[in-house]
Amino acid sequence: MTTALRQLLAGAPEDAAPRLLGSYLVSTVDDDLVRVRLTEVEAYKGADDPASHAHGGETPRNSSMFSQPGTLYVYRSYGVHWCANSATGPIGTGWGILMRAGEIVEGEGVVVRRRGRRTDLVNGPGKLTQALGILGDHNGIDLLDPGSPVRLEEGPAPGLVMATPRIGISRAQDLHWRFVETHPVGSGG
DNA sequence: AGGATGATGGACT
DNA sequence: GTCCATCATCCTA
Repeated sequence: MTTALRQLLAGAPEDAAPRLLGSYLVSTVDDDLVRVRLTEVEAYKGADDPASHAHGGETPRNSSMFSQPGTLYVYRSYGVHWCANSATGPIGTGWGILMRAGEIVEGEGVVVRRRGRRTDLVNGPGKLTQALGILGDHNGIDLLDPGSPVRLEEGPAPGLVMATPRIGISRAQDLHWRFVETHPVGSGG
C-alpha cells in the first residue's frame, strides 16, 4: 500500500520532507533493481519560495511539480547532472521535495557499475539519480505507482532528524528546509 | 580534510 | 551573456 506515502505527500513540503526520510526510492531500469533509503531531502515551496524552480510560475520545464503529489520532477543541474524531486501538495501549487542522498539497501553492484567508482555512491543529488539510472526521460512519471520504473516505498522511520539551510542556493537562507537523518552521538556509526 | 575550478545545458535578462 | 537546487579532479596541508 502506498496510502501512507500518498497521504504524506499531499501535505506541505516542509512538513512532508522530514517524514519522507527513511522511505525507499526504488528503480527498475534496464532490468536492474536498485533500492536506496533516503537520508537527505530538501523542501521547496513553489511561488512562496524564492529558491524554488516553481517560484516564477509554471513553465514547460517545471510543470511536473505542478502535477499531482508523487509526480517525479527531473531537471538538469549545471548542464551535467540530473536531479529528482517529488511533487507535493495540492495540484497547481508547484510544491516539491528534492531527494538529495541516501544509503544503498539493494543493488550496490549495479550502482558501482553505473557510477564508475566504489565510494561516494549516493551522497549527493546528481549521484543519487545516476545511481538509480534516473534520466530526463523519467520526468513526469508517478512515484506512487508500483509499476513505475522509479517509485517510492515505505521504509523504516528515521532516527534523529536535523534541519539546516538548503545547499547550493543563495536565497531564503533563513528557511531551514534541508532535512538530514543523523546518528545520535555515541551510537558508534 | 578542505578549497579552487572546469564541464556543460537550459532558463532568464 | 549570466546564473544556477552539482560533481570529479587537482591541488595544498
